[in-house]
Amino acid sequence: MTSTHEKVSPLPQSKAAAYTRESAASGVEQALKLLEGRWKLVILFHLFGGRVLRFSDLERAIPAISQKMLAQQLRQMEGDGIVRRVVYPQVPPKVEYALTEWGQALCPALDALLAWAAARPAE
Amino acid sequence: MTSTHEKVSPLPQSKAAAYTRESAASGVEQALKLLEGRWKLVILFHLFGGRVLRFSDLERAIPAISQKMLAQQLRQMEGDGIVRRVVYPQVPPKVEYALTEWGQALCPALDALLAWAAARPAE
DNA sequence: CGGGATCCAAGCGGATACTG
DNA sequence: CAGTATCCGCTTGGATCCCG
Repeated sequence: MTSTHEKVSPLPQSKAAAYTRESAASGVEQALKLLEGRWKLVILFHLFGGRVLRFSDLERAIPAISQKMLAQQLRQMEGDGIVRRVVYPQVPPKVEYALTEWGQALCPALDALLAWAAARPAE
Repeated sequence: MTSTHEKVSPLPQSKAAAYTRESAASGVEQALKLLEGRWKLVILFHLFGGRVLRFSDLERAIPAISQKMLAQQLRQMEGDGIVRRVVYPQVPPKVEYALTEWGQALCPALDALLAWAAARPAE
């Protein structure tokens, strides 16, 4: 199954239904864990659209971030397969960052989240 | 605009483009903040499909959670307009939890996230 | 230029005990 | 039954300094 819109069973006597809920929850949890981190979304949005940026470009684009955080978040996203890192063996060093195809594929999902947030009723 | 799939400007000289990226990032960030918390997604998935559960039902459904955390996360989601809380003035007390319409509307967005996670290439 | 190493403060979440 | 109150450890993230 790929949908979370499962029919509600009036009496959830089915273990399969419970398993479905748990696995869906943990699946989304794993996805969100990849996006956790104070700066990942900001970085992500700067790289969307196929943009390729150097480390210093990102520093300039996100003035509030520290070098440590920028490096750390980029490393994690690289390890997670969201970001591709290209090192040019030259001096002074030059490193470029871009999204992988899978990273780009996050766009529709974040769009859906954005749409949901926009639909928030007034309180 | 509602889409994050904006065309990449070869030279991002447009301030509008930058503003778009920033606001989209912060929009999604705000959405994700509502879902942050160790147990919110688990609770959410137990309430999806229009299920109505009592406090003790949720405790039984999520054995690993503590009372403090269950109450806290439910309060936050109630305050955020995701969960509706109904108190029956009787003794012993009875409190039921269900998703608001807006809470239910999270389903497609989480589906998209789930689909994205499932599309992760093998490493 | 593009980091790594270290130290430190704040906040999140867990365990336990108590209550209307 | 459905919480609240308190304490406490661990993780996250910021500041600073150093390096190839």
